[in-house]
Amino acid sequence: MSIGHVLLGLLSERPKHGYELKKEHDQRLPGAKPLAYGQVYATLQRLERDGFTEVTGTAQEGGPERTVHAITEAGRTELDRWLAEIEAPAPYVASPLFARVVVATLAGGTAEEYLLRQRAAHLTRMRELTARKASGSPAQVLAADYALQHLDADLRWIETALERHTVLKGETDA
Amino acid sequence: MSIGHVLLGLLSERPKHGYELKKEHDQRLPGAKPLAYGQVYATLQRLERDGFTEVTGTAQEGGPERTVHAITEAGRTELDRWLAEIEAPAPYVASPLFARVVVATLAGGTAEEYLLRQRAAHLTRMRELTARKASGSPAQVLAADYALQHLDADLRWIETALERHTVLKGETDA
DNA sequence: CGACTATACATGCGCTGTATACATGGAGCG
DNA sequence: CGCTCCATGTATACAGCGCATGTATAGTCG
Repeated sequence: MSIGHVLLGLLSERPKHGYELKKEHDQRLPGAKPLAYGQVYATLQRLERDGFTEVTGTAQEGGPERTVHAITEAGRTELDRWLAEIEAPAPYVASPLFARVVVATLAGGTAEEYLLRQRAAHLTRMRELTARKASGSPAQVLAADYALQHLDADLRWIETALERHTVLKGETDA
Repeated sequence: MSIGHVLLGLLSERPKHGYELKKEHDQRLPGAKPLAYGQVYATLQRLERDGFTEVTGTAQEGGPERTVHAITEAGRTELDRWLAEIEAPAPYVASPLFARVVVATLAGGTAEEYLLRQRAAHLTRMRELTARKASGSPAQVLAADYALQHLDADLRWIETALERHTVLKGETDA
């Protein structure tokens, strides 16, 4: 329920309506995938259903009607609980790269060619992100750093996989 | 449709039934989250609906009835298309760590404490994975490498975030 | 009328949990 | 020894929830 928790966090400042939450989410988490409106309202419904938020009324000041949502006591408790948690560090290895290498090896053995193409795309993207870092807000720089570190991790893994993929291929045949 | 493509890859060897696909998936992608049976059959239905697989009959040899699925010509085409693709390298920065830091900063400013706890958990998990590497199959070693590289990327980012989180906090207030 | 603000709804996929059905093998018992 | 019974393994189906996308609707402002 990660999206719900982010919305709870935004609501912990003050009551807000759905449209505002989407805008703030995209602003506070620059670089993240923009929230779709449909998702915001669906998530707000769930939060209300679970008692974490409540509708405190509708406001209409020079525009369409706005449904104002506020965090409840239970919501604050849930938010604190979530913040006290940590992410389970890679409990499973869900890697799209690894999956594609395995499937490519199964289906025809072109994993090496795939890895080389992927590496080139990664390098291009890293140059883009590095350029963007120079002209971003602190939050944008932090977000770009996160992406860059993980793209670099992919690159290191790709190098390893290129060295070992013949071994993996042998494994698949067995 | 990533799961569907993996199933197509497994079916490209020979026709198989659902139960077998689940077992092979978990074996070929060690460390990955085991596929739930319900997901396998639901995905097979979608593949059949889209013309990528077809039911080639039922077999019953000393056990319950088995529905055998085979890849079609369209399925092979789709599989080749997917294998010719590359992953979009981090088009968005969807980071649970970053989201939690931002929300923590919003809700009370305990991001630093969170980052320290997360770092400790990461280090523990990396020791586990490193130990597991010593006694694994080549595929398991590759999977563990992937996780280790990305946990290390998280660690580097955590260090950066710890240095800069006061800056981010100022940003949030503005 | 077009652009922006604001919400609602339908749909599809991922994922979990549960129910069902059949077969095999072993424990316990007369 | 032969029988029931039950646990286990094999195999599928279905209900339900959350995430995500796309589309429709409706009001307001310039």
